[in-house]
Amino acid sequence: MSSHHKKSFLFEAIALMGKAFASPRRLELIDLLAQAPRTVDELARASDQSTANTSQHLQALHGAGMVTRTREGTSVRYALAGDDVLSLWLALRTASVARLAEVERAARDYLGQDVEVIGRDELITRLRTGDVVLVDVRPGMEYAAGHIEGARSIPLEELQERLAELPSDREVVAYCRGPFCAYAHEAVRRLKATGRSARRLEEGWPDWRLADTPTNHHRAA
Amino acid sequence: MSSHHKKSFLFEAIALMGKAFASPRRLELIDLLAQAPRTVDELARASDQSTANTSQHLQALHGAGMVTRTREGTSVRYALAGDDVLSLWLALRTASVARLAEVERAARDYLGQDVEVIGRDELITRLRTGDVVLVDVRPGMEYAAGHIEGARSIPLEELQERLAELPSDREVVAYCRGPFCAYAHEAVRRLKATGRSARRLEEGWPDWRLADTPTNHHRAA
DNA sequence: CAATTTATCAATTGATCTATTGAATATCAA
DNA sequence: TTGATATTCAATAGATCAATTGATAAATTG
Repeated sequence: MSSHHKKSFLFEAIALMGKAFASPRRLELIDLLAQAPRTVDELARASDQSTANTSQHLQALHGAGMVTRTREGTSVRYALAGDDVLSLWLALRTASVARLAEVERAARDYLGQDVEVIGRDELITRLRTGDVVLVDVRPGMEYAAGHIEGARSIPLEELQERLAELPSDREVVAYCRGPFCAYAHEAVRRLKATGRSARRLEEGWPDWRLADTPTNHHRAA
Repeated sequence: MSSHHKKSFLFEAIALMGKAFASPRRLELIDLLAQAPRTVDELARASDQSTANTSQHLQALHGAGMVTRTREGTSVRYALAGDDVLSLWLALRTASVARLAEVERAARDYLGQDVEVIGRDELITRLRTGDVVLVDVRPGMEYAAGHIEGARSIPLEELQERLAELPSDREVVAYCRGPFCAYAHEAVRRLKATGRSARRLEEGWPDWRLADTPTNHHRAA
């Protein structure tokens, strides 16, 4: 076989994984799995599509090596295959928002009016001085699967009734899934409406965790 | 419009870029552009496909914001849009080889028998002590577009006739486009056939350059 | 201006992908 | 074993995509 033919096979093989990113539905599933492993049913409900369709997309992702699958009794739990896959998804997210105006527009439209942000470095120093309260506003199950050290879990849904838990003399920092997740935006808006000082963390949990890993991301194991 | 509807738009927008990675031909073009900007004609010849087809794929990539386009007289030169795009491509390459057995197999098949490698850190120290000769075996035009500091250019095609330029008492390190590039493998094999000591650098030029940039890759500007 | 080179466009064909539907399968509990 | 739940399979129709061909357009050269 010719050398060029062999090279074609190589790119065809890589494209197997590339194809996985070609469908919005699959991207949404990846985004959910980046927070925590889930069953087909949970994913179907969270992404608002039929179970059959969800299952098919998950199988496509599995065929592309992007997710693992384990049976748990009557259900099947899917998870991202590794940090290299997570890193790839974050890279796509970053590049797309930087290069495609329609992504930026769609994000602004979905997230609503932007709120003040705080960066990673500032948060770390402010946490050390005990200056801020860090709140994870994702669903409790995602918090349970992993969260920023020192954060407390107050899912957005429970924020109103649990306001008393938050001291009113310290600034509140809310975070959620990532830059395209509306929970933290909404949380900050609600907190400010109660007269509190609040900002949202610029990055989400997966970003935070990866940044803690010192290896180069596109080379992560 | 419903919130979920807006979120769908967001993922659809991101998938615009995702789709760009769904075609082997486009991946090959991206891989070439990762080395140096090129004209449509150059890309068509290098990737062994018709000009019309190449042009169409390049337009798809341009529509996905992944490449820039500048007219130069009678020809049009395309280039990767930025380091975030490069980083994304490298992340896909890495994840696919780690997660898809067929990629690994295709790579082994294309590259032939593996040769001894040297890592980044060891090369840096050996370069400082003047212990090795670093050779860039890519086509001269790619070397001209950017190369590792201290490397000399000897395109693989000219290696045989220019053997005399390489001292036989020092180890030779060859590098090329990246882990899937056959030039360095072949160069090392030929050098060893002449009785020299030779290894190939584990990474290619784009990897090396990005690693020099201290920012997190999935966040690069 | 005519000829040449380079790139893009338009239209076609065949192939692949997506979502839907309804049926089939696996696991568990009664 | 039966029923209930969760997931996957199979078949289909509609949509999108890829490669080819031949024609067109833009910039340069003589």
